[in-house]
Amino acid sequence: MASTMHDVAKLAGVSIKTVSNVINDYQYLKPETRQKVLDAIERLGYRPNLSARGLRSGRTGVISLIIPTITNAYFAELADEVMRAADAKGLSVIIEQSNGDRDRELSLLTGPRTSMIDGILYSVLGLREEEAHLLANIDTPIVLLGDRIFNGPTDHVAMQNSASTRAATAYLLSLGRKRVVAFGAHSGEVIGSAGLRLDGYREALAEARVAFDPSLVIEVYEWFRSDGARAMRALLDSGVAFDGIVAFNDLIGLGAMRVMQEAGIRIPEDVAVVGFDDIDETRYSLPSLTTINPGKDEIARVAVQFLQERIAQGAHAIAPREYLAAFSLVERESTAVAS
Amino acid sequence: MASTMHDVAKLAGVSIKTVSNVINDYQYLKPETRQKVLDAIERLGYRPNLSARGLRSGRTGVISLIIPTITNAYFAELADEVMRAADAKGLSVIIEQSNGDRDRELSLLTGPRTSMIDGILYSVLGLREEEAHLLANIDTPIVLLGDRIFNGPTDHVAMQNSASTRAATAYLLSLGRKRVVAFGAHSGEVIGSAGLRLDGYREALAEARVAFDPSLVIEVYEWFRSDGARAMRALLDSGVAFDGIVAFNDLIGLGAMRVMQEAGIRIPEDVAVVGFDDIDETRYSLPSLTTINPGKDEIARVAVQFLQERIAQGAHAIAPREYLAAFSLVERESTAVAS
DNA sequence: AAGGCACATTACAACGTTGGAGAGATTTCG
DNA sequence: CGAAATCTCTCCAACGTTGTAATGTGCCTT
Repeated sequence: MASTMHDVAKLAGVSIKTVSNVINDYQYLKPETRQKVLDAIERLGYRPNLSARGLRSGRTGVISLIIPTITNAYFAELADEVMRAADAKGLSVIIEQSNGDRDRELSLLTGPRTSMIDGILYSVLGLREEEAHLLANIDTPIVLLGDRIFNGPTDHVAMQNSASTRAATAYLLSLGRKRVVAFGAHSGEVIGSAGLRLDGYREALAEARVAFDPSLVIEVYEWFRSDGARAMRALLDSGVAFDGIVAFNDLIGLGAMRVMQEAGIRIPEDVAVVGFDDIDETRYSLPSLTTINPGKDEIARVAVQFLQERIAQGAHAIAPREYLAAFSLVERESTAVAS
Repeated sequence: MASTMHDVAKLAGVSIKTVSNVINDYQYLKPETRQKVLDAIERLGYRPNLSARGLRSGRTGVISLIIPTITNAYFAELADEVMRAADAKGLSVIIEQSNGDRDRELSLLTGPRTSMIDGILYSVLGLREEEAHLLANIDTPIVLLGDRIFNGPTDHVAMQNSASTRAATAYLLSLGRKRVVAFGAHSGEVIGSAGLRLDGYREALAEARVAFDPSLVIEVYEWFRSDGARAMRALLDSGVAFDGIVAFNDLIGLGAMRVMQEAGIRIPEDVAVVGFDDIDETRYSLPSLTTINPGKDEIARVAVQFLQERIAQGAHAIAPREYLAAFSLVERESTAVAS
């Protein structure tokens, strides 16, 4: 069926190893020989068998990306950036959905499929920080993403959760908002996106000498639209007054906006809203949503780069690195100053 | 490093082939032997090397999914369904983004990476129907998705574009709407999502004996939110009157809604809107968007099933099949009858 | 008691590639 | 001008698995 190196070698009149050398850009090759081989490859439509290469060399050119779910726009956009960055380096990406389930995450990190994978970009959700040592025993190169595990046994690329949420909060305060809601907290969480973002919120308050009011911290456990909508309904029912919202992701912010608008609350006049993630949709919601751009593209680029270095040098050959991407506040209508 | 079958065989005191037999559920095995091997596997943490298996058996357990872009919610949700369906059958999925570029699609179908893939789910966008014969020469099993190529040389799983758009249009007419816009046409396109949906629109008009008005057919070439917004701005500027919209996908429908609302048009009172795709977001937009659920889950399930059969029996061993998934109209606020 | 059959396991080769080592050929340079 | 260095290519083995075929067992039949 498909032609092999043997066929190419025979047609070009060289040894099979020379064909291999041409393909792998070995430096000592007569241009003439190289051309003969190239012609034969072209003529036969030869394509290397990656399984064989993988078996022999131990490299498959495939990395996997473990994320909670691709249907969340943030992760879809992250996956997009990762695939672009990987493609630029000739790597393929297998996406694995974990649903944030700890056991599933672990089995994806160690399961049979890892044998056809050079490395893993692991967006941590289920695994706890105190379990991070489990990663030290895995001999597949791993780069961690997300906000659950810092200073683990391998590279970690993340966004600046505290600093950016602090900037978002400070921005609302600077607009004269007095009662800003932290929308999306997970009670008791210290680390993790929710915990870190809440830190940033509190820092901004402290800096502005605004008293912290626990009734303005709203729990939203899952971060989908419907969860934001539900939490906002409860908040409105509770009668707590507020004039600004820092939503810990765009989706719950959008869900909350929707409920507020149904209740006749004007945005931004009555309540100004800032989201987090800068997903595409925030540009087209009504009103468009001011949000934090956390630097997905940079995260993807750096993570793939780190992973590639780790693949080249060995899973544990490089001391763990921490990298925080640059963020920016994208101002849109949901916080527009009245004109 | 990682243990191999040899290690397992040695520990269990059997031949390497017996280990292989255990793993592949060979029928003639003493329960006792099987258990010994299983114990050894457990103890060594043995995991089969998929590259070696792929090389020897010709199967890797990986399929690829070619889609235009994962950042489009429809494709993200489709990919999600495909990964679930594949996972249930022990298959991994490599996602490849084509951006709808014909040449890139072709190179993904034939490139080197196909050697590590058992089959391809190909969501056609760039390739033209008259080029479908090109697929006949590819020896990787392929199942086609989408609305560009019908009756091609291999299986095709699609949604009922005409019938469902016809139902959506008929529904708006049944609500008493007189001037329904077909929003998202591609002029000159006969086949393809836009062409087929326009057919359905015209059929519904004919059936209801409503005259076709070309000024109500609006071109929207790309189908992202911003394109819908732009097209709606142009439509409003043109002064053409309308009281209903059948948007050819949800995103342009949402973009259009947003522009209408800015212009003070009430939905559904002034204009009723139906979308297409039933992406998650339509549940949470303001107003929530009535839409066509095209049966993504069924499409994914059937497509994976077809592909698996084709992998088992040979790329061209099965006569091409056409499968159309069931659709449904999901009624939400954007067409709610005033109460 | 010998042949037949189902069961249980094994030996060996092969999948297509690359790493390592080395054999010729050619060039460089003291 | 000869030895060393550089270049070009080839041979062989090995990666870890599975397909094929063969070799044993034991039990049932006649």
